[in-house]
Amino acid sequence: MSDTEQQESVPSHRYTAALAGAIEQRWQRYWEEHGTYQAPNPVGPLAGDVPADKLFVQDMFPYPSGAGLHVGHPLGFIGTDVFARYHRMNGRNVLHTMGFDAFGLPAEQYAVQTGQHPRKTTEDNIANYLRQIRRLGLGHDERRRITTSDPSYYRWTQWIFLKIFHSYYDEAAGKARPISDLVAQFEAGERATPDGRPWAELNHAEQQAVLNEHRLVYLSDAPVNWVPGLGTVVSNEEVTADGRSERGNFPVFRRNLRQWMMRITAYADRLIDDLDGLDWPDKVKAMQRNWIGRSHGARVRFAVGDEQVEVFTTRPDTLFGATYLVLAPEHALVDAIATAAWPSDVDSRWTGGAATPAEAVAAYRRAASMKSDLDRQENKEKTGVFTGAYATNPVNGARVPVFIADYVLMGYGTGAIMAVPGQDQRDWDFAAAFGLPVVRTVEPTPGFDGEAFTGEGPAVNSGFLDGLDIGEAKKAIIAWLEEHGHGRGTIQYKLRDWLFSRQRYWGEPFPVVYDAEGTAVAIPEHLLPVELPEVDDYSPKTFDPEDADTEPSPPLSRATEWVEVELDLGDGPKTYRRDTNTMPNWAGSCWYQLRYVDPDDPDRFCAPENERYWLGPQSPGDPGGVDLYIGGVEHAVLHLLYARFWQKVLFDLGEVSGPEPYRRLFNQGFIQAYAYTDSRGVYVNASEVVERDGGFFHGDEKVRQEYGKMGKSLRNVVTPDEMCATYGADTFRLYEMSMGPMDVSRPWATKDVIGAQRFLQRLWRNLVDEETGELRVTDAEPDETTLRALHKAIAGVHEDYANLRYNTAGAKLIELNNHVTKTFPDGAPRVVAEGLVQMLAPLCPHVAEELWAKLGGATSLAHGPFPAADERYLVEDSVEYPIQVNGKVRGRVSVPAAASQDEVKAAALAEEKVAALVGDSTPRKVIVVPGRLVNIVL
RNA sequence: GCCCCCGUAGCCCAACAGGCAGAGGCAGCCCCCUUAAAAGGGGUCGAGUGCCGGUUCGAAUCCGGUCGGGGGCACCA
Repeated sequence: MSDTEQQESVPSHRYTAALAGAIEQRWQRYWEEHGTYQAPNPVGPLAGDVPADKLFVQDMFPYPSGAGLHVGHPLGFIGTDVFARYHRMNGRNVLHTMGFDAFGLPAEQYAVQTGQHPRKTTEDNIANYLRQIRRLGLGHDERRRITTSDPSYYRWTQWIFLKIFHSYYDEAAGKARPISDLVAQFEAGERATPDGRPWAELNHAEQQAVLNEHRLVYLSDAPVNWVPGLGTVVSNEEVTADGRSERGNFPVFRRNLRQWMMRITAYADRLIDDLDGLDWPDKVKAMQRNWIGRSHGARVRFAVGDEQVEVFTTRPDTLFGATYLVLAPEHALVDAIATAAWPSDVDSRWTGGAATPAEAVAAYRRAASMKSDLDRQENKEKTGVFTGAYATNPVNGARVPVFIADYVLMGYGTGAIMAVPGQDQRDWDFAAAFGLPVVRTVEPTPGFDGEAFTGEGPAVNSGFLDGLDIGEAKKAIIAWLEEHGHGRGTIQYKLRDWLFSRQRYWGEPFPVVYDAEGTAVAIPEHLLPVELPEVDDYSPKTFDPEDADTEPSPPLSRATEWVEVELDLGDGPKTYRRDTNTMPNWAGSCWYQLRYVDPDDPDRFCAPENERYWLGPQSPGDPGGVDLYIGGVEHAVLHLLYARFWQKVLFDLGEVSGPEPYRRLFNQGFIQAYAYTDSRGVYVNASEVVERDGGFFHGDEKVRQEYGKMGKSLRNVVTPDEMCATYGADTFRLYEMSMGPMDVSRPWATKDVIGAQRFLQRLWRNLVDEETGELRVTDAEPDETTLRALHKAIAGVHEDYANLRYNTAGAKLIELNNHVTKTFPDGAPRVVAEGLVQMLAPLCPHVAEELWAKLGGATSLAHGPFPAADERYLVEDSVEYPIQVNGKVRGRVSVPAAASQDEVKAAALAEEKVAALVGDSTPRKVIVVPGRLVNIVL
């Protein structure tokens, strides 16, 4: 059979994939030519008439991957587009666009392999990405596309970096201020220098060193996460729970390296507290709270010989139960307090078999340093050694032994704990292994037969605390500690400062140079951007992933002509050395919503008028930010925390009008897919697998079904390109949106797409003659039932769109269309046809535009109209009540909607079947739920 | 180990605020169109809501327990 014959049998104006494709491309061209989705700004190059009612909808910044998109990627993009279109049709000024987070490892790695410049790779990938998303008919303002690797963009990333560099956190004011204010305080003597000398007596390098301790971005020599396998350092957020790099899954080692750090910890409280004002999923808020990890407690000093060991505890109320201390093996005081010899009666379990405490400590440290983080995690057996020293419990004078053990971490709190085995299971485990005493300081609940008791109860064995509950006891003991100078109440965070340098090529260069003394000097604003130099070799030096004893060697350090630079920074031309690190991938995405607002402003990252209009607080107490931000949950503590931090700094400095970047966040689900393996366990092409006889077959071979992410390695990728070619973009959009609620993950099923196609075909057929292409709507006045169906659909669809319930919106349209099919075989009444088309437009914009034009619409449907429901048709005149007898439906009765409860009751009891059941008995109870049902209890 | 979310027809999913378990789609079945077919048309079948118990006149919905799936954190004192 030839193609021609097949085509001949299909009516020439049927809504097929081919017709859909033609319509879609025509409208995409129209939109582009007419700038249909351009949203005007209050001021600047994009200025225009702006309605007060605006909406800023944003997708999470995509990285333009070389692999292109699969059907899972556009789920969120289509979701934002439908939302944007719905609101645009209802008269709001809608900002929706998409740019690219273009710096990053894949382009660089590809460059390393092929020698092709990452810029070229990135540009090619962006072109392909744009081709793919344009085919979907997303209503983006094309003028607002941005690319983070574009110097005109990263100029402002560098500018913001400098803003942060030139700021410090004023604890008293609770906000960032210019570092010049701090200098003024030092100069005026209002603030003492660390060593007490007057500010003017410090030389330049010394002054800068002091300021470095306050700057919101600063150079640090602290331990960082060094990944030899990647040749770069990474942030805490990029290290997985088992101590490996999120990217590449390489071992991560702690190394002291001089690196840029962002003082995000200064904002820990605000980052937690301000979550309350955000319309975000609770899950994401919980993850951020958890990551910041604020805990209230106390620091308590224990005397150990001539030294003082300070511990952090969240349970100061249990101080009377502290029966020993534990220091992290790396704790600075260990050597000072370790005694020369063991006490004569030392427990053999405490010595680790060593002859002296010093030897035991050295051996234990060696063993601990050889354990990877993974080992430490997998093996939770408590180990440790005694230091030979005893500490004095300040509250009761008790003499308690001091241990080192690796279950205490140097990086948290003070690196030392007071151990209370009675109330802490870890301490209990250690005490059990080492034969240490247990003193309960909280009365366990009756019947408690566990080990450590962590529940609520009155204090016992605790002197003046006895009888108090935990909260009261904490207050009392903290007051006592402060009064007697043994400690103080404090707040501890898990959050650490953000490591901000990477030893990579494809990222933003730091706008910083170093003078002859090695002091960092900011590049003046007018010299921005500091552009990436051309280099021969894009790769950082990578090493054996297991070799911790290696040094980073960034690619930029080899661009010697670029690194050495002569500049006049106010005191004559001098030679400086550039910083050879680049910023992490997150930098560009920390502020991109601001650039979407004003993509071309050459003088500023964003004009204040435009920022205030699109992102400013809308009412007192509103934090401001993007009105709807859709993306995956994987950025919960990375991008979303960093972006909030930058926003707050900019807010404090008066650069933006609100303290939060994203007012409302929504996590879309993921589309996953089935994959199939043959008997050898090798993946076979999923598209070639058929289901039959209760099994799955690839050809004749039976294969096993698996479920997972879509990807090349599982051979189960389905692309939007194939879907658009086979069904058209509108069908694909409709299918993705009707698979389920936006936030639910679900399996892809190509075979189901046909349902969406059939619906559009039927709707088309109701309006257009498939043979002639002529409109076949009628001017007949629709009957009452039809008007009710129409207005019920309108009311429901409004709510569904506004609440991102596109699956039910689609179902309501299908329902209405099915009604039209059944009731009007000769063509749809115009008023219903128009309503259907308008309501369909957010989901399927191309076919809606086409039908709207056929219906006589002179302009694009993008800006409306959208139908409004007429209340008259929403209220029923009569209601059918199901009548339950003892909870089971036994009959039905129709009564006027206005009927009183008594009338409904009477009608129900009079119903034939019900009356038969009730008989002569008197019902014990009759419940009438207005508009719902009647229940008769016998 | 701790915390969070989810279990409804063969499959994907609906069900306002406790009130008739079904809106929609896929698959299945029947019929129509067709020489034949379907990415055509019309119709139809199908679960008592993972399981146990409680509250209630009434529970998919609320409460307790349990099983299964997914996710986050994890020696953070």
